[in-house]
This record gives sequence, C-alpha cells and structure tokens, in this order.
Amino acid sequence: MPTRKLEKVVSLKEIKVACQACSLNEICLPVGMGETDLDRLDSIIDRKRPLARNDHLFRIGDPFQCLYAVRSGSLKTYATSEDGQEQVMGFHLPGELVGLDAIADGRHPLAAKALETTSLCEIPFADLEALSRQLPSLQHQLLRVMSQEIRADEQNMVTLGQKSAEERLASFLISLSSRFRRRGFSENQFNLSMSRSDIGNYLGLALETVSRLFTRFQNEGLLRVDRKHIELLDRARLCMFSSAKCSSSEEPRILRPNASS
Amino acid sequence: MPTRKLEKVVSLKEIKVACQACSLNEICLPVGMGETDLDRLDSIIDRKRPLARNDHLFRIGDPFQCLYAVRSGSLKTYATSEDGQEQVMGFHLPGELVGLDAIADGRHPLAAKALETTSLCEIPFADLEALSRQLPSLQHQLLRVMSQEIRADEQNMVTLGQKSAEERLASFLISLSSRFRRRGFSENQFNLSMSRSDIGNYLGLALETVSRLFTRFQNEGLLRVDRKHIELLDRARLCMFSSAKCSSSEEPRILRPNASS
DNA sequence: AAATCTTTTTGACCTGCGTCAAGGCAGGCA
DNA sequence: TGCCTGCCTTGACGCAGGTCAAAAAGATTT
Repeated sequence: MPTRKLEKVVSLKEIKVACQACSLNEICLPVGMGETDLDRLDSIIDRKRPLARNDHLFRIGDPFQCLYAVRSGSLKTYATSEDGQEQVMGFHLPGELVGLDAIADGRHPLAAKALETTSLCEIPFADLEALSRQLPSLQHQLLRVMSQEIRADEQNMVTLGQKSAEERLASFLISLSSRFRRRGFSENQFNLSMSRSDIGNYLGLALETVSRLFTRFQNEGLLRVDRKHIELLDRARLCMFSSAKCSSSEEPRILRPNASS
Repeated sequence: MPTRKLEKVVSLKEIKVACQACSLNEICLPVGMGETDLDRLDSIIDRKRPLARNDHLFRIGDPFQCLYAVRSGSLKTYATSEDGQEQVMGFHLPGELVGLDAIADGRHPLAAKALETTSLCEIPFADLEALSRQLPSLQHQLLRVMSQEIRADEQNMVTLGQKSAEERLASFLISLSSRFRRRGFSENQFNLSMSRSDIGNYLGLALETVSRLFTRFQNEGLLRVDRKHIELLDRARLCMFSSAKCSSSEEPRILRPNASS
C-alpha cells in the first residue's frame, strides 16, 4: 500500500541537510511548519562540523546564545556540585533540542558533552525568537517542545521518586527503545552510547546496581546484553517490570527508507 | 477608619486586582512589560472566585484551555499511577504559573488541587499565544518562565537522584523559605500548607522519615516546628545540611507595604 | 463534650541498594 | 605481543530509610 505522503528527495551524501530535507523534521523543531516557513527557519540555522566523543558543546555557566538540535549521535547533559561530582540530567538523541534551560537567565546551568561523534544544528536564539514572532506555527512548536521537556522531567521525577532500581532501569530501557523507534531505528536492538556509570548516575543508582540488573534481566530472558549492545527479547514483560503505561508501538514514526537492514 | 457596609463598596474578597496593581507583577508573567502592554495582558486575564481547600483546579486528562497564575494560597500538582497512588510533582505559590506541561498536547498530564483557599488568574492560552506574538516582552517572559520551570525540575532531579533524606528535607525548606522571601513574606517563619505525607511523597521519602527529620532538626536547634508552623532558627546551618549553594538573601524581593505586622 | 476521623509522632524491625574490594575484558599504544 | 587504562562484573557486608504497628494530638461532627 503506497503512502499518501510526498516522497522527499534526500541526498544522503549531502553533509549539510536543510530542514526541508532532514529526516528528522517530523519530530524536531519544524513540526507543523509549511514549506516557505521552513525555508526561513532553515536560513537562521547553522551546521558546524561534528563534535568528537567527549567534546563539550557547552559548559556550565557558558553564556547562552544558541539552542542546539541533535542531528546524529548523542549527548549527555549534566550538572556538577561544588564538590565536583556530576549528576547526569539527560541523554539527547537526534531530533531533540538542547539548551532550553538556559533561556531563563542567559547562562547554561548544565554542561553538554558528546557521547559519540555527534553533529548538531545551531539555532541562534535571538533569531529564533524574532522569527517565531512572525511564524505562528514556529512559535507554537517552540512552546510545545518546551512543554514536552517539562513533561519529560516530570516523568523523571516519578522514576526517581518512587520506583525501585529494577523499575528504573526497565523504564529507562523502554524509554530509550521508544525514542529510537520514533526516529526510525530498531526498537528491539540498539547500542547504548553512555556508560553504566552514566546510566546509574542518571537513574540515581550505583553503577554496580545497574550492572547487576543487566545480568539479572538477561538471566530472566528479558533481554540480551553484550557490552554496549542491547537486544530486547521481551519488551512487553520489560514494560510490566517498569510499572509504567508503556505507550505501545502506536506512535508516529519516521519513515527511514534504508534503515531496514 | 471604620469599615461600614455600603451598597457600592465591593467586598474585599471580590476585588479583582489588575496586573498593574498586583503586588506579584514583579515575579509573575508581567515581568519586564510596560504599562500599555500590561493593560493588554490584563484584558485577556480572567479572575474567578477562589478555590476552597481540596478543590481541584483541573484533573489529569482535562483539556487544556488556560494557564493559571496563583494569586494567593497554594496548590499542589500530582500524577496518579494506574494503581491509584499519587506522586506529588510540585507545590505552587503566589506568582507561579501552573499548567505549562499541558501545552505539549492540549491535555493536562497532572492534576492540580488547592492546599488551602486559593485564588487564581486564568489566562486563556490561545489569547496569550496571540498576544505574545505582538508583545515581544511578553513572548520573552513566557519562554523565560518555561525555561525556569525546566530548571526547577532539573534541580528536583538532583535532589531525588543523589541527596540523602536529610539533605532533601533541608533543601526543600530552604527552597520554600527563599520562595516566600521573594514574595515579600518572612523567610524564617512560615506555615506549610501541605501535609507531611505530601512532603514525603514530593521528596521521595516516607512520611515517617519526614516526621523524624523534623524532630531531629528541631533537636539540633536548626528550627522549631509546631504542627504546620515552621521557624528557621539557623538558616545558614540548614543550608549546609542541604549541600546546595543556597543563593543567599541577595535576590530581588517584592516590596510589601503592610506586611510587617 | 463525646465520638470519630485524620494527621503526626515514635518505636521496632528488616531489606534494597550503596559501598568497598577484587578480578575480568576490550581496546589503544608502544 | 604485552602493557596499560578504562570500563564492567561479581561478591561480601552494612546501613539508611522503608514498612508495620500503635499511640498521641488535632480536627470535625454530633
């Protein structure tokens, strides 16, 4: 059955993909924008060369100039307490915006670091603000994205506030899986770009606990782990373990022509 | 001057203070707006009669039409899991906006319930969005407020993710104290409008733990508790306990002419 | 003022997970 | 090829804080 959707001509060789051609435009900032509006958004966006693993995109206290959208790869954001220990606040996949928490006072309250080779779109905030005044759909989408961020943080509070270690890791894996799926990747098989220590830190657990849980989940036939590679064998049961209403596979998903290896 | 009941005198309770005259306009949505802009914002805002204790402002899943600013009193927002147990996500004091997490998909993901008699400003979101397109300062402030919310949630993640019970409660009290101060109330003495159970739930602790900590803090001379009333005796030391850089009393504060009684 | 209900306090017990420690494994580099 | 370094796994142990239980202190109703 043919999709009623227009076929987009995507040049895979092109390094700097315009928003119009970007496979992420259905889940990124451009959601809900028309062709001509997209053009104008595209014109304020800058695409620099990719970050290498462990490069910082920005550090705590850096002046805020731009929002960033992840194009490929992944980032973690984290705070550091005065005694130098870090708290991982989030992991960011393609199509997600980073830096929204800096709007408040023009300084980044968190640092952002590449977990692997990562390319980004740089969006000067002043331009974005001005443009969104002219493009209602952009304005609306920006507010929506921020609202979603608030929601996601609320979810995290539930996870940290009242879930057991087991439930936390299960939730985390299900959430990652869904996010990969949404982006057109496999939902049952993926690579973790972050270390056990990052995961533990993010979930409020010791890395040893994370490690133990991975082996336990594997023994119970829920998944298979090999180093960074995760294969979910029983997503449904993992969902039960996470004690969350795992929105099943009904969500919109990006069509990704050559991702069905 | 004796108060007499005259036909033309509006009862105090029904006075609808315009944004221009509202003592909260320095910390609420109007921040940074000029007189005439304020007028226009004011014109879209509706002020209904107050909520009684335990009244719901909205429930989970309710369609999203309006944002609300607390004018007086306080609210809690909370989620409920399928098994019916609730997770308190936040407490909202005068000058704070509620409902920002509903913009994402037009439904409230949390319920909001009055902790005491609470009056609110109702702000139709569609109008706000339209108006903010015309008033850059309003647009900017809306984004700032949302960004602040994200930041606050990030703070909560740190609290839940890596603080001990003691540190959590200390952080909570310091944070409340600062927020009261900002609003022109005493920073060293205030009433908790929420129950121990709400506090515990919010902080990811059992209510028994909260209770024990209150008595412990009192025994250590940090504060005095009497039922709902809290008096901070040694804010500095409490700050140490919270292991957070407690921004001291240097922040802007609302002038409140007759609050010194 | 008695009766009932809710909230808070306090104690006793127990367990989930953090901490410490030691050893395994892979990848980078000489 | 072997060493080094960073990550991961596994075991042993202890404690912070959860759970259960009961009583005290308010609050609300009759």
